[in-house]
Amino acid sequence: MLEKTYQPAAIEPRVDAEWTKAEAFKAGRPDRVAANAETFCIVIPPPNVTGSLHMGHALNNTLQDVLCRFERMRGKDVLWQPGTDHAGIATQMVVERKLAAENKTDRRSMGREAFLKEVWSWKEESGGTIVNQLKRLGASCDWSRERFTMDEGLSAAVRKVFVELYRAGLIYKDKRLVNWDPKFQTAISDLEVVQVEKKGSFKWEDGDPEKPFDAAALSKALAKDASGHMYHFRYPLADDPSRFIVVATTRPETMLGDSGVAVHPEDERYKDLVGKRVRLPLVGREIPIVADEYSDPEKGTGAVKITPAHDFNDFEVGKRHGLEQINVLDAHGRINDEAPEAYRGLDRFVARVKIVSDLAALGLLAKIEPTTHTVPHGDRSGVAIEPWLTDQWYVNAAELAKPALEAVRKGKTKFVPERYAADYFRWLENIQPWCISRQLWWGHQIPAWYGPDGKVFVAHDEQEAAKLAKKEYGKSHELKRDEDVLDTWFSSALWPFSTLGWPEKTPELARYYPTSVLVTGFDIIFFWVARMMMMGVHFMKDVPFHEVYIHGLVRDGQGNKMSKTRGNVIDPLDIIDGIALDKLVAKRIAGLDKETANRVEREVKKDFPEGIKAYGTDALRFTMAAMAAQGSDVKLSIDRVEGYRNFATKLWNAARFAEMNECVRQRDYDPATAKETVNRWIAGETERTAKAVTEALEALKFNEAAGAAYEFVWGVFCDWYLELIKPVLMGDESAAKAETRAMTAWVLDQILKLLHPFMPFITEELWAHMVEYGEKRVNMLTLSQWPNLGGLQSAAADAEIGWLVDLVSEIRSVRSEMNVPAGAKIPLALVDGGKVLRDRVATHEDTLKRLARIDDISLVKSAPKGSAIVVAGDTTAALPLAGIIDMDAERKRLAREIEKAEADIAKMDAKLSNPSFMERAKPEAIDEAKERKAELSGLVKRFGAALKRLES
RNA sequence: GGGCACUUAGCUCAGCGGUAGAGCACUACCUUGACAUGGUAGGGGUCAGAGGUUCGAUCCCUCUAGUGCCCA
Repeated sequence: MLEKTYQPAAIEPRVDAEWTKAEAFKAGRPDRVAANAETFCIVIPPPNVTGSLHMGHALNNTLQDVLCRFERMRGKDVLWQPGTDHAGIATQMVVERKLAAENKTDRRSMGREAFLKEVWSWKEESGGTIVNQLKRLGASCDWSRERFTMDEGLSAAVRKVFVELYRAGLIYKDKRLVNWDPKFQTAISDLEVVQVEKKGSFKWEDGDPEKPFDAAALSKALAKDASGHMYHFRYPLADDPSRFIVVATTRPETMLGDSGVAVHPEDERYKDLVGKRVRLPLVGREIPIVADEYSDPEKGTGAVKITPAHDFNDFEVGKRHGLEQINVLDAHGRINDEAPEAYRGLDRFVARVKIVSDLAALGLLAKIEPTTHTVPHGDRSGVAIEPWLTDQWYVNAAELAKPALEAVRKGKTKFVPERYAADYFRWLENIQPWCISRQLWWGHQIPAWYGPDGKVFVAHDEQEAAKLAKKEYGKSHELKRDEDVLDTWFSSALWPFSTLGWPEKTPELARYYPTSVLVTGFDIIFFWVARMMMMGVHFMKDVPFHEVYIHGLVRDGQGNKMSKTRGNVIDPLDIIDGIALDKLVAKRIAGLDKETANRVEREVKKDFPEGIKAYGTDALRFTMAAMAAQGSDVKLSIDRVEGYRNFATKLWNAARFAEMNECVRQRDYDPATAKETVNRWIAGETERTAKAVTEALEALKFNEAAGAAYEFVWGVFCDWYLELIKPVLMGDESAAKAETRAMTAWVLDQILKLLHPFMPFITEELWAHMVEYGEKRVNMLTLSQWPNLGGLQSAAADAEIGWLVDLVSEIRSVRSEMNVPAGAKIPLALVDGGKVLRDRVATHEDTLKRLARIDDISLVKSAPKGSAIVVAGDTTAALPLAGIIDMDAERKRLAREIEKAEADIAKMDAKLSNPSFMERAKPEAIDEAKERKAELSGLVKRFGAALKRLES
């Protein structure tokens, strides 16, 4: 017998162990291969190996798992390919911090090889965290095929891709401006840069004797935030130091690297200055004034300083006019030796203040005004990035983008929701060269070797490079390998085929590529989806996936983004396992400053006075699925999770009821053979639900699928079917009872199947348990067959049960309204019915009595005096309650009902008497209006008669 | 500045060219032999505003206001 209450913590580990033992999620199961099953493949968006599970993962993986379990039950050979990525910067940081904490030598002192050893040992020890957490979610990945972007096979794929793209001219080395992260001392790609809006407050203008320039005040203002100001400098003309051209900049320190001043060619103010030179203050270099349309006459003074080595726009201007590229910063963002001695070694922001002050002292500072502008920051380091001139490796993404764009245009890959394709197009159509080299140690080291003269040899390995070098030089030379590694996303871009074994020609590759659907968030379309498309189409000559399902963000119950500093992060595992208030507080305030910590603590205590209860994995998963409407974010509130935990409890208790009533599975039971109306009805309802869930999942409408299953289980099966059959189950042994037991067991089986993708643990547990006394199962639920039902619907049964449900509901409603005590049993008189009514009453007498709390049913010609009147469909029923109920209240109620119905009739009449409606409306709309009117008229007639009787 | 969404019950959200729905919250009643993590009944919405298309608009179109996201 099932336990009295549903205890997720007790069943989840057990069920998980069963799946593992059965190797239920292994791809290529012999039975499926033998049956020539269609394949279904999803590659997991590889979580960062340093990561731990957050709500985004919970949503993302729940949806993938729903699809995988659904398709597996539909008989497909499913491969859900798991793995993690090596997360270059993040991992290197974690390990460096760990070394520092353990007081070990730092990365540079221990050297590359020793450091990498440390990283690998960290990975062995801590890299499995997130994988284990995904297992707790019930993710039905084929864990035997878990991959890692740095493992041997994937590294081979990376090398091959690099070499081939290089040889095809699609990867090249170039000296360009990159986004340089001075904190990590590496280049990063455009996508890893976030624009942060800055707004200053410091204001100063030359010429006011009352307000001399105050370097200390500026220094203080900039210490808070170095950005947010526009500085106007006077650059003296070289041949006439009494004349100036005023330039405006938000980055004063870069003036040390200025190699020109640009004005708009049409700008009258400066026409005579074009071609002249200015003498760069503090530096003394003479630089030209050039005419270039980049300069906006409307903005600032209309003259801009040009620093080709430190600004992307200036770089282009410089190229057009042959201006010098003067790099004045080092890798840490300090002023280098190209600059005058006074500034060398100063941090860029320290230099900023000094340069402004020095210019002020020279009378060359015209003004400082607060401005609002965006400043690029590294998304991981959080520091302002520097456009910096270095040698880096690039992918010619524009070229690879062409076929990738074509594939989506032709519909070979579809985005769901469709509108995300627009983002994909927009980005790929304007794509810049992709900078793939990173100045890190952790990652795929670039397979390029340099000869003594600096000539580069790109090869799969050192031997091949040596061979190439020998051919080039005529003899062997020692080669030096490029120190840099590749962007992590470079290896992630290969994920859909590298995980399947490419570049080897594996059977998996042939069998599962292209994959079926990719499930991911919109923030990753550029980073990952577009790049997988490019690489997949180029190397596999086919798209990596047929569909891309883009889901939203998980937010808190109020719609705020979950963030550490906001203190509103909910750990999925805390919803599953529960967490006490003090622990929750501790978790949320860890690492916060005192003020924020206090605020967060107050909020947590208010929102979760008792911590979070343990709701179990199934409730969390169902919540995710039920709330994952296409194109919208998931606002996760604990109330909602609790509601779905209650749903799981409901299911549990329904199963318990079935078990108590010996509703056991019959071998090969065919629901089409059911004789009892109620059983034919529930079989039809089951079929309808199975179809609705199936169609919704096929269309990736997770919320609709979950909603259809929920409504059926609770609103139809529990609320009505189980209640309707109680009299039969309580009655004597009979054919009807046997049939009802078999049907109940059968419906419950269908329910377990339909819910399994959403709630795998409780359903698998009940599946195993429900046959304690019945036919043994052939398979675990997860490997059983998805309901594929047909021919079970019966219009007659639907009508009859519909009538019963209506009648019961109406009687209950009137009872409640007339304040008949809930426990009181009252008589029921059915008015003026024909044979159909008599038959129905005979069939459902017990049920009717039980559900409507009726003690006697009679058939009468007309309603007894002093009755309350109930109308359900064609049936008029009277509750003879003279003396019990307030006749005045009944009169009012009837009048109200009539009024309501008449208002609706008027609406229908308005339609039906409108010639345009009759002429142009769809026939169904006209029929509907007519039917509705007839129905309402019947209601009015019967209530009217009842009212008359009361009044007489 | 450009683009894309969104605005529906107290809250969080579905939905849809023709009787406005769910969960939670709320009110009343009910410990009836699956379930109080429950049952029964109920209250609550000029579907952001203004125009237009249509026989008919919460739904389609335009504009306005507000909100969010992406890009520059």
